[in-house]
Amino acid sequence: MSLTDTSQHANCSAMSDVLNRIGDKWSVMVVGMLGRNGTLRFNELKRMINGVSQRMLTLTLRNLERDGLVNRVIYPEVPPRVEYSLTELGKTLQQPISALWDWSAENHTAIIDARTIYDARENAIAAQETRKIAYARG
Amino acid sequence: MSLTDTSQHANCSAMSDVLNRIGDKWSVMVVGMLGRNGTLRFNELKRMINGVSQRMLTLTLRNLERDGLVNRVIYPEVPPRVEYSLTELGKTLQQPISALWDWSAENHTAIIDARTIYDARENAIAAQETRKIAYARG
DNA sequence: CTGAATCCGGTGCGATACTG
DNA sequence: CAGTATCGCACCGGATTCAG
Repeated sequence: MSLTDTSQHANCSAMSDVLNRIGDKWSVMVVGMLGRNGTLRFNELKRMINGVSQRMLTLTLRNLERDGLVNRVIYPEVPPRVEYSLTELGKTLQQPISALWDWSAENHTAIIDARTIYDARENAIAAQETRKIAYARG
Repeated sequence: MSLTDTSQHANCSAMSDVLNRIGDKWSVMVVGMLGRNGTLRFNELKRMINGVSQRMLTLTLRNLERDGLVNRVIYPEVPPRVEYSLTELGKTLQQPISALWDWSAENHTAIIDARTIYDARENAIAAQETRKIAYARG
């Protein structure tokens, strides 16, 4: 399979595989944060990423490390200190992530609006159906 | 909140919200497919996207339609025909998605390799621990 | 401070069958 | 062809506790 072959139904398996990791929202967050700030400690990340639990942050970081996207450096001090940063591979991912990030920021409100309109129409249809049923019952 | 403020810990809520939709791997797949092929029918999408179940494709398409990213056109024929395509908003998303797609294709093997190395090292450490325990037991 | 381990409720998602 | 409905379970993810 050519590396540049992204035409047609392309490398679905590759996409699936990669998206299972980087499509996860915490992973995107972590890469985004590390990309902006360079090097961060565990609790710095936890404070920055709103709503992430300790467990999820740990798991996310492990998986990113396993995939070669994040460096994990342990300093044998007391109290312990662990610093995370992007690997070279991770840095290349930061470009696409950043694009996605910016798109989200720009189009967030548009999506909210679309949802509102869609839901309103759905409700209108539902109400109409209810009326039909009431009519059929006489 | 400024729409262009993506600095620091930025719009986490917006990111969470948007990523819950477009960070989903099936959504990425669908947008990617529709972006490349323009207009597709339900079963065309299903055939192209490897591994997606009927249920998931339906839900994904509904959500994308609700978020204003995908058009859904029903032709009152028999047998029924439903065609999906990207909205203008959806087309703007295709850029970032495409970047992610290309990155996946380029770096898929690197990730696989990283995993292999990581797992090998993990196994080595686990084996070492086992030996230590056996030694401690005398 | 940085984790690992355990418990456990909610639900995402696949499989299957049915409808228009 | 293009869905909807239902069931069942695996797994995600939060809360809590313990460890180095």
